[in-house]
Amino acid sequence: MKEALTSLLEQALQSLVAAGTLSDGEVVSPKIEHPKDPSHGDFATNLAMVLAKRAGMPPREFAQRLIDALPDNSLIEGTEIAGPGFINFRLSQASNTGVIREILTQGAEYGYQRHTRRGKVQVEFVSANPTGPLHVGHGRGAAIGDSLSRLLTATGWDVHREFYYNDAGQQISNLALSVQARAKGLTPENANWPDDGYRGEYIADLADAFLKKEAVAAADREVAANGDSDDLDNIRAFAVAWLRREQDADLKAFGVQFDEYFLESSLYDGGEVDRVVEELTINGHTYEQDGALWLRSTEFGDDKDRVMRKREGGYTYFVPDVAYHRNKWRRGYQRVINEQGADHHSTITRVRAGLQGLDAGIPDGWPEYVLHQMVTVMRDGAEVKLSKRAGSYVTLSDLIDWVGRDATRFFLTARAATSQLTFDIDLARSQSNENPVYYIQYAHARVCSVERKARQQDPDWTPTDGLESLDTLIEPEALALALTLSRFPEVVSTAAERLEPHDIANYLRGVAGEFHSFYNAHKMLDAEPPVARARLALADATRQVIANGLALLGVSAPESM
RNA sequence: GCCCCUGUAGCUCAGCUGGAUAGAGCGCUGCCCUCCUAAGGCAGAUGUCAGACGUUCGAAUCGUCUCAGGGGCACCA
Repeated sequence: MKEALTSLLEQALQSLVAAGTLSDGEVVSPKIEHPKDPSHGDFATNLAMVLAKRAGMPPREFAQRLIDALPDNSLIEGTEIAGPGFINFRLSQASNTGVIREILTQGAEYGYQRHTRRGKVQVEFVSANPTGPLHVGHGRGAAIGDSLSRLLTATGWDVHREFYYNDAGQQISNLALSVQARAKGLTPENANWPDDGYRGEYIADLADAFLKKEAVAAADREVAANGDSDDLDNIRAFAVAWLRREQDADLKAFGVQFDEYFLESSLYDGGEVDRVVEELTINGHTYEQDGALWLRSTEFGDDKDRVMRKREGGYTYFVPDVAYHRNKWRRGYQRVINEQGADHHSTITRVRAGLQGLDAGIPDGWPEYVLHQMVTVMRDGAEVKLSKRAGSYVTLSDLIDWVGRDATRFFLTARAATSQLTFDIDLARSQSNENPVYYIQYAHARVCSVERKARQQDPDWTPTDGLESLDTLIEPEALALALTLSRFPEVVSTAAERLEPHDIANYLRGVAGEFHSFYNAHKMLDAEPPVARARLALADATRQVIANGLALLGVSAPESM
């Protein structure tokens, strides 16, 4: 619809050029917007105000010339000039309700563009180290990353979802030592508890399972415990597998899946880390100082150079990160999107600097990052501190238990990643009936309920029956709803471009609101048969859009509630 | 000290690649079920869009500065 209007305006501009009102170089491409106020029509453009100065006449006068130059068409029923020079368009009834046919025809594909082939994109998200259960922050990353992946898939990208973790570093050693201490009967209060040991309750569970010689299977590994509390290697391997299994269970409960689990250790094993250091050195981007090897990252916009190899010999953490991303590049991803917590912000410059230093033709702004701000958890009116070591700890699975998967996902994706998020557990629990997600789901369930009734009355009824009588949809509520439904494809592509899934949540709340208004104002089943069928078609189109939208958020669309 | 994010209704947040009287949910006030799910609708109250200056025909939106909150600036990961 927007495209059609744009094209009409372009034709109008061309004829003004032909008439000498404008010169060729002065033409700009028209911008169409959706007015907030319905009295301003269905669509509006500020084109006249933008071009008035160049055309040498007042905006309102130029607007009139533009309207006069519009080709004949069946889309627009009325135009008006308003305010300082806006041109408002009102759609004809037929072009407005035509979207219903489109939606019913395309069904589960409406709003998506899976057919366009945009290329390969890798989305890395969650990437939690296996040192504890997933917490609320991981949950936000999981919800946003998964939703991004769904959006990109829906808009034609070939998406690869990846989870990266370190299975062999210092943190894992601390984990193993903590479990070993537990297995030997120590508790975190004990003086001999490891210095940087983990203190959560799960360490005790883990130690029990180890002593019972349990075998665990995670998505990417299987390990059997031998129960020997002196065998640190076995403890380490078992602990990693046990926690990975826990994380898998949480992710599954959250509806999140990955195509690949990538191990940091594989970069060392395959020599990729060493090779990256070697190449950076050959390319002249490193220097030795104070016994350490430095990357001259200031050449690439960093505010200071960074140590790559410590005096003691080990690499700093960003070196394998560079190797990992070079690995991604070699796998052929033109686009890589990393969804991480904002506390990883400092890595962006370093990783990109390292990649630039490889002189491998990697673009400047590659990879892309989506960083989410902190989640503050409120319980009993007070902030719950997230500390693995202290063990007071809101896990993702706690949250799912308390407020449900759909509400958790919705809450965590419905706000912009750049905004800090306050998750008030008491509020989410005590008022779970009034969660916005239910408002949207209820609209979906309501349509399903009406459709069940319609089938009871007439077993042969199908939603497309109403396409014959769409011209009977004349109520303001029906036309407003149809217009909103027609915006869905645009909302999806914009959300995908901006990498902002919360646009979908906001849009769906609007759709649900307009449907509820329509539902309360007009009976569907009791109307005259052609009218009833048309309204049912509109309702079914609404159901489809809500279902397609919720699918992008990983939230279910129930048929009854 | 430097960098990033944020500051909009009592609360939680949209709107931010500039547009016409600033929105939603919760909460608050009053209505609407002999009727397809009232987990709903309708009507109403609520704002120094943190502040100042600037750019513009037009600024919550862009720029500079100030203030406030959060995060980051390791030879930790």
